[in-house]
Amino acid sequence: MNGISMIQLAKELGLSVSTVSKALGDSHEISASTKKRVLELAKKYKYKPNPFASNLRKKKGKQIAVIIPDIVNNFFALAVDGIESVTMSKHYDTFIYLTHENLEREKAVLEHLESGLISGLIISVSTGREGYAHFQEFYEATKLPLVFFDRVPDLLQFPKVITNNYESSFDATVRLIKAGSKRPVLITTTEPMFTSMERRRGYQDALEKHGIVLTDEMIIHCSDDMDSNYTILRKIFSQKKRPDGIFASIEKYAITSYQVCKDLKLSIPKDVKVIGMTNLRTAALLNPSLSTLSQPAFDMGKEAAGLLIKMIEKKSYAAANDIIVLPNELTIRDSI
Amino acid sequence: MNGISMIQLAKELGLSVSTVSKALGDSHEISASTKKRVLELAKKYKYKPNPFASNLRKKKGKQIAVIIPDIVNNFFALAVDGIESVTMSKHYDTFIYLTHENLEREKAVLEHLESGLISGLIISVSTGREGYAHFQEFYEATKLPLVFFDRVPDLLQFPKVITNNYESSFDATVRLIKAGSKRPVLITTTEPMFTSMERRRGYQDALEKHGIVLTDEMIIHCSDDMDSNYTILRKIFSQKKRPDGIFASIEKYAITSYQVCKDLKLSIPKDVKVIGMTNLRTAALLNPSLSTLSQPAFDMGKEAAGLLIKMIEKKSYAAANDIIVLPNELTIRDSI
DNA sequence: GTTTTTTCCTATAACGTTTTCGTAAAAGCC
DNA sequence: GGCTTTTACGAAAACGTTATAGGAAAAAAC
Repeated sequence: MNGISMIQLAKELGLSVSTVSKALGDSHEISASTKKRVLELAKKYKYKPNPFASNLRKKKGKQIAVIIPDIVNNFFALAVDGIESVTMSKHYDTFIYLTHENLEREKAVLEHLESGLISGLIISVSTGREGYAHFQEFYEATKLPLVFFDRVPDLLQFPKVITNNYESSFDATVRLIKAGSKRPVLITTTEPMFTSMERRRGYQDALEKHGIVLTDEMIIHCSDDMDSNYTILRKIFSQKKRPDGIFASIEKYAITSYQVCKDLKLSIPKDVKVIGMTNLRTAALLNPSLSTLSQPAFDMGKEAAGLLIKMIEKKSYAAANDIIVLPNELTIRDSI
Repeated sequence: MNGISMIQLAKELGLSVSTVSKALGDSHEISASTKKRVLELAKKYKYKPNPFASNLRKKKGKQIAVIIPDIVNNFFALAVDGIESVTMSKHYDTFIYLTHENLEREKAVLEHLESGLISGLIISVSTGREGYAHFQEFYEATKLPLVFFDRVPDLLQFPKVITNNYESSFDATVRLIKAGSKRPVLITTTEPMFTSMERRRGYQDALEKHGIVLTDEMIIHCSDDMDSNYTILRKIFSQKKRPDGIFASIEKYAITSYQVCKDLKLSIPKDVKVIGMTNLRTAALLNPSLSTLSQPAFDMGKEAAGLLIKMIEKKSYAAANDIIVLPNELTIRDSI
């Protein structure tokens, strides 16, 4: 705003604007001596190219956006940290948009971004499998590269960064069973997301392999509303024939599970064994320490951002169905 | 990018570009009927103004930046949530930059933003009191509004959103003493930040008021490195004459304190009473549940963003020394 | 019926870059 | 020395807006 422009640089140097522009861009058309003169004056005046002018002319910029459901969640916070570590080093600017699991908000953000403000997009979707059209539309309208991570639209052909949800959920469930749980339940979302489906498959197959019959009540659906989740879980665990194991497939469900057990005076792991899918730093400090299946959140963000920037810069044409799979990590503590 | 431009709209409508621009801007110079025609066609083609062109011409845009030390920290995550809730509703875009407590990185971001990419800035500083010059320089160079929150540069005249650190730290310390701690220590940062100084003052005055003599060892300095913090604390609590109370003035220090006590088999609250300054959602689920002094993080973000946007839109010229003080909340649980 | 005002629109010049094209001068070639 | 090629720069257009100034037609005022 207050800064100096190329025009003023050119004037002071007795050069044309185009020469200055090329010099700053290190073009081969400009002699070494002129480049030096230009660079020096630019430095002296702390010249910074106006990004709007530059983006307008080049029809693209070094800005990307991240759309996630929630930042107050260690997983997404870590993912953003990973993303930012890459964008920072590649000199990109990162917009952040939070959908709070709200499909309308997600749509609104996407529509807003059709203006061309950004050159690429990283998303973790906020809803179930029915709501994917807006991503496709965004892509058709803008042809911008977009990368999904964790919560990905399985039905669409886009680059994705995910984890081995099926295998690791299978393993986690097996550990619950081996620890003595006869009837472990799965706590999952109402929204049919890809990640949840995969985790559920892993859970189911583990039960089946160990000869445990899956009944409807064993899959507990929770929402984004902590209070109603508490009510649901409390009711279930107040029953006489209550579950003796929990695989909480979402961070906040693990917390609520603990709360319910605490309030109902159910002993973990004696009465109920718990494994939570979470990246909580305090997992080891909970009472008792929580066994976790944690996601490589930071690395997922890093991979996603790396992939996106590669696509933007067309250094490598990432295949539309490029899928990076990272492993989850199972940490057994005192809760099973 | 792929979208339609004003020029094409104008052509199809048989109008001039300026007319279309004014119609879209709801100018009084344009008749209602023309406005209607323009709006309709714009809607039909999903016209979105090119933000670069618009920003370039207007010399400002609807983008702001948030610079914070760390997103993997409930406090800052909540603050960003609060900020985003405002920017979203006011149709601003929010850049995010993480400094990881690194002064050089903070300076680099600020310098980068001097390009004029944004119209305003929200910051929580990453360092001590000696490193404030770059903020002043940024302001001189850009004259952009900036708002600080929580970790504010007390020596500079800028709008700030803070909490009653002194009073609430005083209260927290008093609670520790009343709970029976004869020699409560303060765990604080090595960096002399404003917030820490205030908390320390509160701690000191509480001791003094209760006739407890403050010695140097009672103020424990920790850094951003979890491992070295662990070592420091473990050493102190292994001593024979170890402290019997902790006021952890930073979230991560509370966690490390718990870890150390657990590993040293010190009972909380019998051997050591703890109050942590934190926004951890899991505080109540820790072993034992942690008494916390928590900050109104979300609201701080909201206030900061509200203030910033007001300044940007000049609806009210926020005074340079506008300071909003929100109260911290003390929640006593089983750790004291 | 003339003048003044209002209404509604257009032409044009910005905003600060990048890029394409053109062209002198210098260098290379025989 | 005449020719081509290369080097190093400049002029001008373009990117898609917004703001300023101006002007024709319609309405209002006398």
